[in-house]
Amino acid sequence: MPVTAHARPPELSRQRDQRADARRNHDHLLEVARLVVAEQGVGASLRDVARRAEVGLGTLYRHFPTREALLDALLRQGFARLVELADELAATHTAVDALTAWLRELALSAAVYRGLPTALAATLDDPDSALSTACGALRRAGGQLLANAQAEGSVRPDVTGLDVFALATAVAALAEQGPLAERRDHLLGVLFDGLRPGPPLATQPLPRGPRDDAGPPHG
Amino acid sequence: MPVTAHARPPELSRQRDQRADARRNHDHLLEVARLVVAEQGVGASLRDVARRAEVGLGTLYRHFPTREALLDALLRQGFARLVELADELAATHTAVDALTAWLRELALSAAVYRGLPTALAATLDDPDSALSTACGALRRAGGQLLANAQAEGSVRPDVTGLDVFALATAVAALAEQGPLAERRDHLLGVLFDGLRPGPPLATQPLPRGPRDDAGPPHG
DNA sequence: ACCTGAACACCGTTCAAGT
DNA sequence: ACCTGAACACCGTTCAAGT
Repeated sequence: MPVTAHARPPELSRQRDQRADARRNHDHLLEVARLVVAEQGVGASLRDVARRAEVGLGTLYRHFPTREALLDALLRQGFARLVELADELAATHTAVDALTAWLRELALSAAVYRGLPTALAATLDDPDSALSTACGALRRAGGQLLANAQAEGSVRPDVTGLDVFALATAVAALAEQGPLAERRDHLLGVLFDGLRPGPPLATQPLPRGPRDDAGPPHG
Repeated sequence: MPVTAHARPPELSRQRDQRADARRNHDHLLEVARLVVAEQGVGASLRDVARRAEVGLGTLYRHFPTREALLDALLRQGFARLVELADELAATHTAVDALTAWLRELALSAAVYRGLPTALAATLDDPDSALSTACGALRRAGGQLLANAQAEGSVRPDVTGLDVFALATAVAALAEQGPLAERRDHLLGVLFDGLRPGPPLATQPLPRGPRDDAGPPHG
Protein backbone atom coordinates (compact mmCIF):
# COMPACT_ATOMS: atom_id res chain seq x y z
CA MET A 1 0.00 0.00 0.00
CA PRO A 2 1.33 3.43 -0.87
CA VAL A 3 1.83 5.77 2.03
CA THR A 4 0.63 8.87 0.27
CA ALA A 5 -2.73 10.42 1.08
CA HIS A 6 -4.51 7.33 2.28
CA ALA A 7 -6.45 8.51 5.30
CA ARG A 8 -6.19 12.27 5.52
CA PRO A 9 -9.63 13.77 6.19
CA PRO A 10 -10.90 15.18 2.91
CA GLU A 11 -11.83 18.55 4.43
CA LEU A 12 -8.35 19.21 5.71
CA SER A 13 -6.61 18.10 2.54
CA ARG A 14 -8.92 20.30 0.53
CA GLN A 15 -7.98 23.25 2.67
CA ARG A 16 -4.31 22.42 2.01
CA ASP A 17 -4.77 22.45 -1.73
CA GLN A 18 -6.64 25.72 -1.68
CA ARG A 19 -5.21 28.79 -3.28
CA ALA A 20 -4.07 31.36 -0.76
CA ASP A 21 -6.77 33.88 -1.64
CA ALA A 22 -9.44 31.18 -1.46
CA ARG A 23 -8.36 30.16 2.00
CA ARG A 24 -8.30 33.78 3.11
CA ASN A 25 -11.78 34.38 1.75
CA HIS A 26 -13.11 31.25 3.39
CA ASP A 27 -11.84 32.21 6.81
CA HIS A 28 -12.82 35.84 6.55
CA LEU A 29 -16.30 34.88 5.34
CA LEU A 30 -16.69 32.69 8.39
CA GLU A 31 -15.66 35.49 10.73
CA VAL A 32 -18.07 37.96 9.19
CA ALA A 33 -20.86 35.39 9.03
CA ARG A 34 -20.49 34.81 12.75
CA LEU A 35 -21.08 38.47 13.40
CA VAL A 36 -23.99 38.83 11.00
CA VAL A 37 -25.72 35.67 12.20
CA ALA A 38 -25.23 36.80 15.77
CA GLU A 39 -26.98 40.03 14.84
CA GLN A 40 -29.74 38.80 12.55
CA GLY A 41 -30.21 35.17 13.53
CA VAL A 42 -29.96 32.09 11.34
CA GLY A 43 -32.12 33.74 8.70
CA ALA A 44 -29.50 36.43 8.19
CA SER A 45 -29.14 38.07 4.80
CA LEU A 46 -26.45 36.22 2.88
CA ARG A 47 -26.03 39.29 0.73
CA ASP A 48 -25.14 41.18 3.87
CA VAL A 49 -22.52 38.61 4.76
CA ALA A 50 -20.87 38.90 1.36
CA ARG A 51 -21.15 42.68 1.40
CA ARG A 52 -19.62 43.10 4.82
CA ALA A 53 -16.92 40.61 3.97
CA GLU A 54 -16.20 42.76 0.88
CA VAL A 55 -16.44 39.75 -1.33
CA GLY A 56 -18.44 38.94 -4.42
CA LEU A 57 -21.76 37.25 -3.81
CA GLY A 58 -20.67 34.27 -5.89
CA THR A 59 -17.65 33.79 -3.65
CA LEU A 60 -19.87 33.23 -0.66
CA TYR A 61 -21.86 30.65 -2.60
CA ARG A 62 -18.70 28.95 -3.80
CA HIS A 63 -17.43 28.41 -0.28
CA PHE A 64 -20.81 27.73 1.30
CA PRO A 65 -23.21 26.49 -1.34
CA THR A 66 -26.15 26.67 1.01
CA ARG A 67 -27.16 28.56 4.11
CA GLU A 68 -27.02 25.38 6.12
CA ALA A 69 -23.49 24.67 4.96
CA LEU A 70 -22.54 28.04 6.38
CA LEU A 71 -24.34 27.32 9.64
CA ASP A 72 -22.69 23.94 9.81
CA ALA A 73 -19.27 25.54 9.54
CA LEU A 74 -20.26 28.06 12.19
CA LEU A 75 -21.42 25.39 14.62
CA ARG A 76 -18.94 22.61 13.99
CA GLN A 77 -16.72 23.35 16.97
CA GLY A 78 -19.53 23.79 19.45
CA PHE A 79 -21.18 20.57 18.32
CA ALA A 80 -17.96 18.62 18.69
CA ARG A 81 -17.63 19.99 22.19
CA LEU A 82 -21.14 18.81 23.03
CA VAL A 83 -20.37 15.33 21.81
CA GLU A 84 -17.26 15.21 23.98
CA LEU A 85 -19.22 16.59 26.89
CA ALA A 86 -21.59 13.64 26.73
CA ASP A 87 -18.74 11.25 27.43
CA GLU A 88 -17.34 13.42 30.18
CA LEU A 89 -20.69 13.66 31.92
CA ALA A 90 -21.28 9.94 31.56
CA ALA A 91 -17.98 9.30 33.33
CA THR A 92 -18.46 11.77 36.16
CA HIS A 93 -22.16 11.82 36.97
CA THR A 94 -25.06 9.50 37.59
CA ALA A 95 -26.89 8.45 34.46
CA VAL A 96 -29.85 10.69 35.19
CA ASP A 97 -27.80 13.73 36.02
CA ALA A 98 -25.59 13.22 33.00
CA LEU A 99 -28.65 13.08 30.77
CA THR A 100 -30.36 16.15 32.20
CA ALA A 101 -27.19 18.19 32.40
CA TRP A 102 -26.35 17.37 28.80
CA LEU A 103 -29.82 18.19 27.55
CA ARG A 104 -29.57 21.51 29.33
CA GLU A 105 -26.26 22.20 27.64
CA LEU A 106 -27.86 21.27 24.34
CA ALA A 107 -30.61 23.80 24.94
CA LEU A 108 -28.08 26.45 25.90
CA SER A 109 -25.93 25.75 22.86
CA ALA A 110 -28.92 25.87 20.55
CA ALA A 111 -29.62 29.36 21.83
CA VAL A 112 -26.34 30.88 20.64
CA TYR A 113 -28.02 32.13 17.46
CA ARG A 114 -31.58 33.31 17.16
CA GLY A 115 -33.67 30.80 15.27
CA LEU A 116 -31.14 28.02 15.67
CA PRO A 117 -33.33 25.86 17.93
CA THR A 118 -36.03 25.85 15.27
CA ALA A 119 -33.46 25.21 12.56
CA LEU A 120 -32.13 22.22 14.48
CA ALA A 121 -35.63 20.83 14.90
CA ALA A 122 -36.28 21.37 11.21
CA THR A 123 -33.20 19.26 10.54
CA LEU A 124 -35.13 16.20 11.64
CA ASP A 125 -37.25 16.50 8.53
CA ASP A 126 -34.66 16.24 5.75
CA PRO A 127 -31.63 14.08 6.38
CA ASP A 128 -29.94 15.64 3.35
CA SER A 129 -29.41 18.96 5.06
CA ALA A 130 -25.84 20.04 5.69
CA LEU A 131 -26.74 20.40 9.35
CA SER A 132 -28.39 17.04 9.75
CA THR A 133 -25.24 14.93 9.81
CA ALA A 134 -23.89 17.15 12.57
CA CYS A 135 -27.20 16.78 14.35
CA GLY A 136 -27.00 13.04 13.93
CA ALA A 137 -23.84 12.99 16.00
CA LEU A 138 -25.55 15.07 18.65
CA ARG A 139 -28.54 12.77 18.72
CA ARG A 140 -26.35 9.71 19.07
CA ALA A 141 -24.48 11.26 21.96
CA GLY A 142 -27.69 12.17 23.72
CA GLY A 143 -29.25 8.82 22.85
CA GLN A 144 -26.44 7.05 24.66
CA LEU A 145 -26.99 9.05 27.82
CA LEU A 146 -30.69 8.33 27.57
CA ALA A 147 -30.07 4.61 27.14
CA ASN A 148 -27.84 4.60 30.21
CA ALA A 149 -30.54 6.19 32.34
CA GLN A 150 -33.19 3.89 30.95
CA ALA A 151 -31.05 0.84 31.68
CA GLU A 152 -30.96 2.00 35.29
CA GLY A 153 -34.72 2.26 35.28
CA SER A 154 -34.58 5.90 36.31
CA VAL A 155 -36.09 7.17 33.06
CA ARG A 156 -39.24 5.84 31.39
CA PRO A 157 -38.46 3.37 28.65
CA ASP A 158 -40.92 4.69 26.07
CA VAL A 159 -39.01 7.80 25.02
CA THR A 160 -36.45 7.80 22.25
CA GLY A 161 -33.32 9.82 21.63
CA LEU A 162 -35.25 11.67 18.97
CA ASP A 163 -37.93 12.58 21.50
CA VAL A 164 -35.59 14.10 24.03
CA PHE A 165 -33.50 15.88 21.41
CA ALA A 166 -36.60 17.41 19.91
CA LEU A 167 -38.10 18.39 23.25
CA ALA A 168 -34.89 20.03 24.45
CA THR A 169 -34.55 22.11 21.29
CA ALA A 170 -38.24 22.97 21.50
CA VAL A 171 -37.73 24.38 24.98
CA ALA A 172 -34.74 26.32 23.66
CA ALA A 173 -36.96 27.73 20.94
CA LEU A 174 -39.56 28.79 23.48
CA ALA A 175 -36.93 30.48 25.59
CA GLU A 176 -36.27 32.78 22.63
CA GLN A 177 -39.63 34.42 23.29
CA GLY A 178 -39.13 37.24 25.76
CA PRO A 179 -41.42 36.31 28.64
CA LEU A 180 -40.19 32.71 28.67
CA ALA A 181 -36.49 33.44 28.65
CA GLU A 182 -36.16 33.38 32.41
CA ARG A 183 -38.29 30.26 32.67
CA ARG A 184 -36.02 28.18 30.50
CA ASP A 185 -34.64 26.08 33.34
CA HIS A 186 -38.11 25.70 34.75
CA LEU A 187 -39.48 24.44 31.43
CA LEU A 188 -36.57 22.06 31.18
CA GLY A 189 -37.46 20.87 34.67
CA VAL A 190 -41.02 20.12 33.56
CA LEU A 191 -39.64 18.25 30.56
CA PHE A 192 -37.24 16.25 32.74
CA ASP A 193 -39.98 15.37 35.19
CA GLY A 194 -41.99 14.11 32.25
CA LEU A 195 -39.26 11.54 31.81
CA ARG A 196 -39.88 10.03 35.25
CA PRO A 197 -41.31 6.55 35.15
CA GLY A 198 -44.73 6.09 36.64
CA PRO A 199 -48.42 6.20 35.92
CA PRO A 200 -49.57 8.85 33.45
CA LEU A 201 -51.15 12.05 34.70
CA ALA A 202 -54.39 11.67 32.81
CA THR A 203 -56.56 8.69 32.10
CA GLN A 204 -56.37 10.05 28.56
CA PRO A 205 -59.90 9.61 27.32
CA LEU A 206 -59.10 11.96 24.41
CA PRO A 207 -62.72 13.05 24.12
CA ARG A 208 -62.73 12.95 20.36
CA GLY A 209 -60.30 12.45 17.54
CA PRO A 210 -59.61 14.97 14.81
CA ARG A 211 -62.85 16.90 14.46
CA ASP A 212 -64.91 16.09 11.40
CA ASP A 213 -66.39 19.58 11.24
CA ALA A 214 -64.69 22.81 10.31
CA GLY A 215 -61.42 21.81 8.74
CA PRO A 216 -58.98 24.50 7.64
CA PRO A 217 -60.11 24.99 4.02
CA HIS A 218 -63.80 25.37 4.78
CA GLY A 219 -64.12 26.50 8.40
CA MET B 1 -80.11 56.41 27.54
CA PRO B 2 -80.61 56.34 23.77
CA VAL B 3 -81.42 52.97 22.32
CA THR B 4 -79.45 53.43 19.12
CA ALA B 5 -76.17 51.65 18.55
CA HIS B 6 -75.19 51.21 22.15
CA ALA B 7 -73.68 47.77 22.25
CA ARG B 8 -73.34 46.44 18.72
CA PRO B 9 -69.89 44.90 18.27
CA PRO B 10 -67.81 47.35 16.24
CA GLU B 11 -66.68 44.68 13.81
CA LEU B 12 -70.18 43.77 12.77
CA SER B 13 -71.32 47.36 12.43
CA ARG B 14 -68.31 48.14 10.32
CA GLN B 15 -69.17 45.28 8.03
CA ARG B 16 -72.67 46.74 7.74
CA ASP B 17 -71.39 50.12 6.66
CA GLN B 18 -69.09 48.66 4.06
CA ARG B 19 -69.64 49.23 0.40
CA ALA B 20 -70.87 46.18 -1.40
CA ASP B 21 -67.70 45.67 -3.42
CA ALA B 22 -65.56 46.08 -0.30
CA ARG B 23 -67.53 43.43 1.53
CA ARG B 24 -67.25 41.10 -1.43
CA ASN B 25 -63.52 41.62 -1.69
CA HIS B 26 -63.08 41.06 2.03
CA ASP B 27 -64.89 37.76 1.99
CA HIS B 28 -63.33 36.54 -1.21
CA LEU B 29 -59.87 37.47 0.02
CA LEU B 30 -60.49 35.42 3.13
CA GLU B 31 -61.56 32.41 1.12
CA VAL B 32 -58.54 32.55 -1.13
CA ALA B 33 -56.21 33.22 1.78
CA ARG B 34 -57.45 30.08 3.47
CA LEU B 35 -56.47 28.04 0.44
CA VAL B 36 -53.10 29.68 -0.06
CA VAL B 37 -52.16 29.49 3.62
CA ALA B 38 -53.25 25.86 3.67
CA GLU B 39 -50.86 25.27 0.77
CA GLN B 40 -47.89 27.42 1.75
CA GLY B 41 -48.21 27.79 5.51
CA VAL B 42 -48.44 30.97 7.55
CA GLY B 43 -45.53 32.46 5.63
CA ALA B 44 -47.54 32.32 2.42
CA SER B 45 -46.90 34.89 -0.28
CA LEU B 46 -49.35 37.74 0.21
CA ARG B 47 -48.84 38.64 -3.43
CA ASP B 48 -50.09 35.19 -4.31
CA VAL B 49 -53.19 35.73 -2.23
CA ALA B 50 -54.02 39.00 -3.99
CA ARG B 51 -53.16 37.51 -7.38
CA ARG B 52 -55.33 34.45 -6.95
CA ALA B 53 -58.13 36.56 -5.54
CA GLU B 54 -57.82 38.69 -8.70
CA VAL B 55 -57.56 41.79 -6.60
CA GLY B 56 -55.07 44.63 -6.45
CA LEU B 57 -52.26 44.19 -3.99
CA GLY B 58 -53.32 47.36 -2.19
CA THR B 59 -56.78 45.93 -1.65
CA LEU B 60 -55.36 43.06 0.34
CA TYR B 61 -53.42 45.50 2.50
CA ARG B 62 -56.45 47.70 2.97
CA HIS B 63 -58.52 44.85 4.37
CA PHE B 64 -55.72 43.14 6.24
CA PRO B 65 -53.02 45.67 7.03
CA THR B 66 -50.67 43.00 8.29
CA ARG B 67 -50.09 39.31 7.80
CA GLU B 68 -51.15 38.65 11.35
CA ALA B 69 -54.40 40.52 10.85
CA LEU B 70 -55.13 38.11 8.02
CA LEU B 71 -54.20 35.11 10.15
CA ASP B 72 -56.34 36.43 12.95
CA ALA B 73 -59.34 36.62 10.64
CA LEU B 74 -58.58 33.11 9.43
CA LEU B 75 -58.40 31.69 12.93
CA ARG B 76 -61.08 33.66 14.72
CA GLN B 77 -63.76 30.97 14.54
CA GLY B 78 -61.51 28.11 15.59
CA PHE B 79 -60.18 30.08 18.52
CA ALA B 80 -63.66 30.94 19.72
CA ARG B 81 -64.53 27.28 19.55
CA LEU B 82 -61.51 26.41 21.67
CA VAL B 83 -62.52 28.91 24.32
CA GLU B 84 -66.00 27.43 24.46
CA LEU B 85 -64.55 23.95 24.57
CA ALA B 86 -62.68 24.83 27.74
CA ASP B 87 -65.94 25.49 29.54
CA GLU B 88 -67.54 22.36 28.14
CA LEU B 89 -64.66 20.19 29.24
CA ALA B 90 -64.59 21.78 32.67
CA ALA B 91 -68.24 20.87 33.10
CA THR B 92 -68.02 17.31 31.87
CA HIS B 93 -64.61 15.98 32.90
CA THR B 94 -62.32 15.83 35.88
CA ALA B 95 -60.04 18.82 36.22
CA VAL B 96 -56.99 16.90 35.05
CA ASP B 97 -58.69 15.33 32.07
CA ALA B 98 -60.25 18.63 31.07
CA LEU B 99 -56.83 20.26 31.12
CA THR B 100 -55.03 17.58 29.15
CA ALA B 101 -57.81 17.12 26.64
CA TRP B 102 -57.96 20.86 26.04
CA LEU B 103 -54.22 21.18 25.62
CA ARG B 104 -54.36 18.38 23.12
CA GLU B 105 -57.08 20.17 21.19
CA LEU B 106 -54.96 23.30 21.31
CA ALA B 107 -52.04 21.41 19.81
CA LEU B 108 -54.31 19.93 17.13
CA SER B 109 -55.80 23.31 16.28
CA ALA B 110 -52.41 24.95 16.08
CA ALA B 111 -51.47 22.38 13.47
CA VAL B 112 -54.13 23.41 10.95
CA TYR B 113 -51.63 25.61 9.12
CA ARG B 114 -47.95 24.93 8.72
CA GLY B 115 -45.91 27.29 10.85
CA LEU B 116 -48.87 28.30 12.98
CA PRO B 117 -47.57 26.70 16.19
CA THR B 118 -44.40 28.73 15.91
CA ALA B 119 -46.39 31.86 15.04
CA LEU B 120 -48.53 31.38 18.14
CA ALA B 121 -45.46 30.97 20.31
CA ALA B 122 -43.94 34.07 18.73
CA THR B 123 -47.08 35.93 19.77
CA LEU B 124 -45.93 35.74 23.38
CA ASP B 125 -43.17 38.16 22.56
CA ASP B 126 -45.08 41.19 21.29
CA PRO B 127 -48.48 41.87 22.82
CA ASP B 128 -49.21 44.33 20.01
CA SER B 129 -49.59 41.62 17.41
CA ALA B 130 -53.01 41.19 15.85
CA LEU B 131 -52.89 37.56 16.93
CA SER B 132 -51.90 38.16 20.52
CA THR B 133 -55.28 39.35 21.78
CA ALA B 134 -56.83 36.21 20.35
CA CYS B 135 -54.08 34.21 22.02
CA GLY B 136 -54.75 36.00 25.26
CA ALA B 137 -58.27 34.59 25.30
CA LEU B 138 -56.88 31.13 24.63
CA ARG B 139 -54.37 31.45 27.42
CA ARG B 140 -57.00 32.61 29.86
CA ALA B 141 -59.22 29.64 28.99
CA GLY B 142 -56.36 27.22 29.44
CA GLY B 143 -55.18 28.99 32.55
CA GLN B 144 -58.55 28.41 34.20
CA LEU B 145 -58.39 24.69 33.49
CA LEU B 146 -54.90 24.63 34.88
CA ALA B 147 -55.96 26.47 38.02
CA ASN B 148 -58.78 23.98 38.57
CA ALA B 149 -56.39 21.06 38.39
CA GLN B 150 -53.88 22.77 40.62
CA ALA B 151 -56.57 23.53 43.19
CA GLU B 152 -57.25 19.79 43.31
CA GLY B 153 -53.60 19.15 43.88
CA SER B 154 -53.39 16.90 40.85
CA VAL B 155 -51.05 19.20 38.95
CA ARG B 156 -47.84 20.74 40.28
CA PRO B 157 -48.37 24.29 41.48
CA ASP B 158 -45.24 25.80 39.95
CA VAL B 159 -46.38 25.92 36.34
CA THR B 160 -48.24 28.85 34.86
CA GLY B 161 -50.83 29.16 32.13
CA LEU B 162 -48.11 30.64 29.97
CA ASP B 163 -45.94 27.58 30.56
CA VAL B 164 -48.51 25.03 29.49
CA PHE B 165 -49.69 27.11 26.54
CA ALA B 166 -46.14 27.47 25.31
CA LEU B 167 -45.28 23.82 25.83
CA ALA B 168 -48.37 22.61 24.02
CA THR B 169 -47.70 24.80 21.00
CA ALA B 170 -44.07 23.73 21.08
CA VAL B 171 -45.10 20.09 20.82
CA ALA B 172 -47.40 21.05 17.95
CA ALA B 173 -44.46 22.72 16.24
CA LEU B 174 -42.34 19.59 16.69
CA ALA B 175 -45.10 17.44 15.24
CA GLU B 176 -44.73 19.41 12.02
CA GLN B 177 -41.40 17.69 11.46
CA GLY B 178 -41.99 14.48 9.58
CA PRO B 179 -40.54 11.83 11.87
CA LEU B 180 -42.28 13.29 14.92
CA ALA B 181 -45.75 13.61 13.43
CA GLU B 182 -46.87 10.22 14.66
CA ARG B 183 -45.36 10.81 18.06
CA ARG B 184 -47.38 13.91 18.76
CA ASP B 185 -49.64 12.26 21.33
CA HIS B 186 -46.66 10.59 22.89
CA LEU B 187 -44.81 13.87 23.26
CA LEU B 188 -47.92 15.43 24.74
CA GLY B 189 -48.01 12.52 27.17
CA VAL B 190 -44.45 13.28 28.26
CA LEU B 191 -45.41 16.92 28.71
CA PHE B 192 -48.49 16.01 30.74
CA ASP B 193 -46.51 13.67 32.93
CA GLY B 194 -44.13 16.53 33.56
CA LEU B 195 -47.07 18.28 35.20
CA ARG B 196 -47.43 15.58 37.84
CA PRO B 197 -46.54 16.71 41.32
CA GLY B 198 -43.65 15.00 42.99
CA PRO B 199 -39.89 15.09 43.44
CA PRO B 200 -37.85 16.21 40.44
CA LEU B 201 -36.12 13.66 38.26
CA ALA B 202 -32.63 15.04 38.68
CA THR B 203 -30.83 16.47 41.67
CA GLN B 204 -30.02 19.24 39.20
CA PRO B 205 -26.41 20.01 39.94
CA LEU B 206 -26.23 21.94 36.64
CA PRO B 207 -22.50 21.27 36.33
CA ARG B 208 -21.71 24.78 35.18
CA GLY B 209 -23.50 27.91 34.15
CA PRO B 210 -23.20 29.58 30.77
CA ARG B 211 -19.72 28.70 29.55
CA ASP B 212 -17.19 31.49 29.69
CA ASP B 213 -15.18 30.10 26.79
CA ALA B 214 -16.12 30.01 23.13
CA GLY B 215 -19.08 32.35 22.82
CA PRO B 216 -20.74 32.79 19.46
CA PRO B 217 -18.75 35.75 18.09
CA HIS B 218 -15.34 34.29 18.82
CA GLY B 219 -15.69 30.52 18.98
C1' DA C 1 -64.81 55.05 -0.05
C1' DC C 2 -62.51 51.98 -2.25
C1' DC C 3 -59.53 49.89 -5.80
C1' DT C 4 -55.34 49.63 -8.68
C1' DG C 5 -50.74 48.65 -9.86
C1' DA C 6 -46.34 50.88 -10.51
C1' DA C 7 -42.42 51.98 -7.68
C1' DC C 8 -39.07 51.06 -4.14
C1' DA C 9 -36.02 48.47 -1.59
C1' DC C 10 -34.96 44.41 -0.54
C1' DC C 11 -34.19 38.99 -1.08
C1' DG C 12 -31.77 34.10 -2.89
C1' DT C 13 -29.61 31.93 -6.73
C1' DT C 14 -27.20 31.38 -11.05
C1' DC C 15 -23.75 31.98 -14.39
C1' DA C 16 -21.04 34.25 -18.21
C1' DA C 17 -17.07 36.88 -18.11
C1' DG C 18 -12.94 37.91 -16.27
C1' DT C 19 -8.03 37.06 -13.83
C1' DA D 1 -8.92 27.72 -9.81
C1' DC D 2 -11.10 31.23 -8.19
C1' DC D 3 -13.53 35.72 -8.08
C1' DT D 4 -16.98 39.07 -9.71
C1' DG D 5 -21.30 41.21 -10.22
C1' DA D 6 -25.08 41.65 -13.42
C1' DA D 7 -29.31 39.21 -14.34
C1' DC D 8 -33.45 36.81 -13.03
C1' DA D 9 -37.33 35.89 -10.46
C1' DC D 10 -39.17 36.58 -6.62
C1' DC D 11 -40.60 39.18 -1.99
C1' DG D 12 -43.28 42.99 1.37
C1' DT D 13 -44.86 47.63 1.62
C1' DT D 14 -46.33 52.16 0.16
C1' DC D 15 -48.87 55.52 -2.24
C1' DA D 16 -50.30 58.59 -6.19
C1' DA D 17 -53.76 58.13 -9.43
C1' DG D 18 -57.97 56.65 -10.66
C1' DT D 19 -63.38 55.44 -10.16
